[in-house]
Amino acid sequence: MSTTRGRPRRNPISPTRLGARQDILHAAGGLFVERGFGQTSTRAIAEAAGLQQASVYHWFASKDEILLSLVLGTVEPSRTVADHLAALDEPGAVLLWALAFADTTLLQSDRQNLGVLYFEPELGSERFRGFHDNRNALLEAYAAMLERATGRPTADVDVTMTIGLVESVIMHRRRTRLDLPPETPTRIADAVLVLAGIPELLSEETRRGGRALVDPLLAAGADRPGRDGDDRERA
Amino acid sequence: MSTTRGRPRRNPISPTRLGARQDILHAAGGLFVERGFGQTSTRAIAEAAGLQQASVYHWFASKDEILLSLVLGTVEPSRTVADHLAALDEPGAVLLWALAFADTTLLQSDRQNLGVLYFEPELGSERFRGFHDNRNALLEAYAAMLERATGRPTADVDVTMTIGLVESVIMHRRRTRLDLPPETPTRIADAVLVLAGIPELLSEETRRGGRALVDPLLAAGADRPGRDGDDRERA
DNA sequence: ATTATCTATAGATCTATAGATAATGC
DNA sequence: ATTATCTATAGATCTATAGATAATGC
Repeated sequence: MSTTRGRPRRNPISPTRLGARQDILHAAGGLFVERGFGQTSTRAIAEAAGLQQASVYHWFASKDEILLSLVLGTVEPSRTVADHLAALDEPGAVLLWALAFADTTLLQSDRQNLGVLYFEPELGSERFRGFHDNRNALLEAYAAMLERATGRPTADVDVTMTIGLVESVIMHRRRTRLDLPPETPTRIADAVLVLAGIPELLSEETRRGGRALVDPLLAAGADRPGRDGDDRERA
Repeated sequence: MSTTRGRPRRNPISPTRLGARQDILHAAGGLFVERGFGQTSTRAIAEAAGLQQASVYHWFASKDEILLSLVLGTVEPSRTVADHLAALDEPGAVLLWALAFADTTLLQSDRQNLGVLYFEPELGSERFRGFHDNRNALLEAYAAMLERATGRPTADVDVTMTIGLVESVIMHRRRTRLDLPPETPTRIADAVLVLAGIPELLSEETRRGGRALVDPLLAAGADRPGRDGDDRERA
């Protein structure tokens, strides 16, 4: 598995040691989060990735495609967890707690805080449909689980507040540049049930049940090679 | 009061009918919200404002200064309300409810949803200190009122969740491009008390008390000429 | 005289493509 | 032969400034 095909780099160090594609994703992730997509040039990305500017285009057809890859890599794990949970025949409150817990954990454990990219206005464009399909599916999963948990129809504002709670960890990280304590996902998931108007369903048993459902899923995701700027590698 | 000084515009229509400075702020606000700061050119701003590109620089020294003016105009009213409330000798729960209600109302009633600009990464720079001072004061007001309301020390995550709830209306508007119903500020303020762990202090009386405190402040702000892209006009 | 606009442009980008080059794999 | 990089550059921006111009105000 001699990994050196093609012309060598001028500076042969791959910052991630995972190849050029990951170097680019990692570099772009950091810069997009710090400065924003529109203020980050492909030259800056290339420099941080240890390449020449033009070499970026060997791996991505456009700057947009880099952003798409990053946001897909961030939303897909959440969506996968949501789909898994939705298929289970468990109490709604446990599923809702589990989803909020898992989602918060994913957002909190991402080294680069890529969740902020969800708010890049560029994502509004039709080119990012792939992202939006996933994101909408996730939002609908929250709505569905709120209904299963409460037994009542869910208003827009309920879903919005729930998402607002979960994603508040993104904003906290952006604001303070500090991590929240490790019990945060539990705190947030608890808050989601309280806010849904079902505090009586919040118990150690609910928490244990929720963790039992998602811990395996989170562990499975955590050791995939690509976490933190993930993407399927080329053959 | 003939208002035409200086060389006339090629197309003499002022979109806002409030003069060039407001035209620019309004145009930039819309574009920054839709496309993001980094993806909006001064040419696009000028065009939407009914001016030539260079004329923008008669009113603002830089593109940054336009953004600063917009975010200041959005955060300052919230901060003003917070300062007013903090000085009052009322029950903490009433003050907290009132602040959340007022803040949500301001965010919801801004035609352009300028709250999304809070999340522009460009704001991280030192040049935007004026904005951050206001924003930090607002965050600290939330922390202080949470403590007054609960009588307990407030953790980071409590403030973060509270802000997350209030600002979820920004994200909702960005996502759906629809307004939430008019009772939303009440729903959010209620949720803030529930989340603070003091549902027993949430009552019609608390709500009436809170509204009595902030309705005059909100009304005072609402008829200042500059709302929605506000700024002190030149002499 | 002062003001608000305009036209023109310098100088610095920035994205993406063309085509050369330096490796490995067969 | 294939791959991954490089160098060079076209063409399209973009921000900000210089300086002319067309109004009003005094």
